[in-house]
Amino acid sequence: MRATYEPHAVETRWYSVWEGAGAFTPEVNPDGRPFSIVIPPPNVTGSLHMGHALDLSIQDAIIRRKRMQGYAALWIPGTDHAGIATQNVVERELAAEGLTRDDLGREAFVERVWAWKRSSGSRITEQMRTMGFSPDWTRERFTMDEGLSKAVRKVFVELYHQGLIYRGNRIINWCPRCHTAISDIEVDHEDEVGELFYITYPFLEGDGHLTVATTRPETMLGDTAVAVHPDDERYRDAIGRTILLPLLDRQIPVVADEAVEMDFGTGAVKVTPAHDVVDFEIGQRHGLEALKVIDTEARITAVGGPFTGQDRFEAREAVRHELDVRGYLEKVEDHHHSVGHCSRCGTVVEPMLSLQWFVKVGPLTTPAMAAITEQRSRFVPKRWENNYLRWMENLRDWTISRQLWWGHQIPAWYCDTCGEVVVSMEDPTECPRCGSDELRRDEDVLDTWFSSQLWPFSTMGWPDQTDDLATYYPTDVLVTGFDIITFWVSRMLMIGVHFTGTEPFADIVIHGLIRTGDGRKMSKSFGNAVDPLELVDRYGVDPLRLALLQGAAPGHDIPFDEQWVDGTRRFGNKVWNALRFAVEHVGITGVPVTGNYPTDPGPEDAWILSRLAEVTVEVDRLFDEYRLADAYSLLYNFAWAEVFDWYLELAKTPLRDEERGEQSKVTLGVVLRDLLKLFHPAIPFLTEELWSELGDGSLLITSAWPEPPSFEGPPSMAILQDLITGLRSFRSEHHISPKVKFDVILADPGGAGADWWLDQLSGLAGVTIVGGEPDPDVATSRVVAGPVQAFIPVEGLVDLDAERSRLAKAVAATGADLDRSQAKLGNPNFRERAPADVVTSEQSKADEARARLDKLEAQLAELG
RNA sequence: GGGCGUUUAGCUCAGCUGGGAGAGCGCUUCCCUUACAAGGAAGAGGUCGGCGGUUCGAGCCCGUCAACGCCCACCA
Repeated sequence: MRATYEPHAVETRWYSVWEGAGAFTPEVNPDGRPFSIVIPPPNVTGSLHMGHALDLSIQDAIIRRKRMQGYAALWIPGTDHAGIATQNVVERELAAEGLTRDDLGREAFVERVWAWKRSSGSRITEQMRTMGFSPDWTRERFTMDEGLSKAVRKVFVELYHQGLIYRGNRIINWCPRCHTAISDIEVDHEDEVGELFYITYPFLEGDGHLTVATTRPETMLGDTAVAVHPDDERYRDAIGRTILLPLLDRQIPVVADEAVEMDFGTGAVKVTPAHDVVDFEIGQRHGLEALKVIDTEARITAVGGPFTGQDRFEAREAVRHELDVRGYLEKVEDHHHSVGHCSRCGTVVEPMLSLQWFVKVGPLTTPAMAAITEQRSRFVPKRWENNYLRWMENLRDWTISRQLWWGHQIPAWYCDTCGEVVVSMEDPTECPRCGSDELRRDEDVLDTWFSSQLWPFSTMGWPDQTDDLATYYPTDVLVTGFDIITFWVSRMLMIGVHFTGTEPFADIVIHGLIRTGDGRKMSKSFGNAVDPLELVDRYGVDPLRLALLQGAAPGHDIPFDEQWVDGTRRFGNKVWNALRFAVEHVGITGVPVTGNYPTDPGPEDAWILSRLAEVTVEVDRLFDEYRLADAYSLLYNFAWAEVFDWYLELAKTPLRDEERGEQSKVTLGVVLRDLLKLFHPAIPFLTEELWSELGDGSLLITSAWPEPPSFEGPPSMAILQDLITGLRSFRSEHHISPKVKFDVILADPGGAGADWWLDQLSGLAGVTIVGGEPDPDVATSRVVAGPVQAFIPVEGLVDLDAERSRLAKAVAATGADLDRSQAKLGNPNFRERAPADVVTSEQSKADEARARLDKLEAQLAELG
């Protein structure tokens, strides 16, 4: 073995060994109960970022443990075709060649994207292999695979025939840069300081005017009414009158509508039905014309008269100027409001009346909400359930058509002869109504999330009734970030319940976002994103994975700091050296992969075995609650503080003893083996490598999860540890060199000091234990642990003044303890109302403090 | 405008159903002791955000205020 842990040296060879052994397929445990997870499919254009690294480290830890527990554990990997994102990537490539997608035409362009996918689309899956993740690659899927496309088509066709998908003219969010409609949740609202314009709208006949307030004066070019609230006394007489729209001289009515807020602005609002949701609804109620005044390029249409052809922001300034010059602009105020931006490219979205396809979500939300309220699916942490439910309650219909080329083309055909719309599983060749063969297919593709929402079952072969579907669906747990609860989780629940009759997953584990050490959001555009692969280069895969898992407190964002990885790398080195000690210096090899717990362990061995059993139970509990950060923090501390710092030192004595050594060898072997197993889901490479040095040749990845039997450690262990620590502390405070052994006389009324115990005490504390009673004529100090006192003759060993002050501090502290206990016990209410066992334990605390105080005071008196 | 979360050691966070505050990192001192100096040993450091309440007893339960963060939202 190398003298130090070098992550890269151990992270190169195991992956192919595991994959070669078929360890990632559930068939490795043919008799196991099924357990399944589907990966949240990353964008095929993506490269692995810290969020993926965290998300996948959690899933890999879960799946590896389940595999070790004997489950037929399936983790399905794959990627998402990511409509807009991927199309943008390829279009940028084309732009570099001076081409646009129109130059190629649809068919050639789509073929070009496929070519890109074939050549570059496996980047992220390669990175997943580097990270050691263990999904079943034989079941890898892509959202545009043939099978998944069939699932998409079936869902679309059935929803259409159920009336849950419809095509209609509605206000949608339009991105003028991406040239497509986007759904509500693809719009990011950002608070901005804009301007509120107060504009005079004169009545056509007679004097007077109304003043309307708007943040978007350019949209007045599309106004077809002014609305006021029916109860608004100020405008009672205006209702029904006609306004002459400034600049265009269009005649528009004043209508009364309850959607108007009397308190905002002037209480009179201009109505632009084609470019605002509320205005559209007002327009519907009052039969107003919806004039499209902004086109798909965000330019003013012919409706805008003299402003035609101007960009919307240009037009805003031009309209403002014109209004001002002509005396229609009363005033302009600063105004804080939120503005919608395309989440993909940041462009300000344009609300626009447009003919699009929608999913009618209302009927789907009820069962999807029941899935949560009736706890057939559970969010972890629980508080996300409220978030989800509230969001579902207010859900509006989902715009699913996209004016893109890359994606699942909508299976709808239009008959130009008779106007029939055909939506079917098979491509139609003629119109079923009029027989015309002049059918035109809808040009649009579906929102990427339309196919992702089918992922838990489409990856398993649905709609075909496959074995995988029967065995592994529904899945057991979904692990993802809260940022895609709305995009993905909620939709999987809706569509999963609707089409399969069951919730697609039982537990939904939500983790936080990775942030930078100072709490800022990590993002490429800020230039503060940490590349996990770069950290892997510098520290190794396992250290990164363990750092992420330990940092991922459930439900909190993770302020990631590179120092964490440095810490876990040092831990790896510690584990490495502990194993090296066992193998090279103690000669422990050939440890069986299971069992082999000692039959007659020595006291030190029994102690560490008892701790191992306790810790394993606790780790299992935490794991089952998805508290992986707590599980690995516990293991980390157990391994370092108890196994390495205490047990390894304690074991050195019996290991040198021919008679006792055998049991300690066995103990050390199984404790280290079980530690490797417990850590394997988090740090698979290091543990597999070390196991190959220690164990019997089988692979750790397919070995059984540890279930150590319970042992009982000696009660005197705690006293021993306290005494050793006390004596070391005494040594440190008096600056006694570690090389100096000093004498200790023990008063041990309880008889804790068996031979092994005395050996350990003298060895680990560096003292010589002298028999007999302390000589009353010699000044001594004491270190006390429970019932045992260690008397230390201090002549010539320590500075007496320093010892007096040390004792005085101890007396003060113990005295304070005693006072607190006595005050409590002196309170009659406490004695009467507190449970008996609490009172008893308080009493014994007081007694102990009293005894300790007596000893300390006596000793202080002796020193004079 | 509505909702949620957070506030504990210098930093990042644990603290389960209320019964004498913990970890990691950082810091101080000593030590190259034959697994490991990428280490060991011993330490310092906290009126648990403020105020009020419930209770024999509150970091934990209730109320309120404050600061910070996040999500949602059709007041133009």
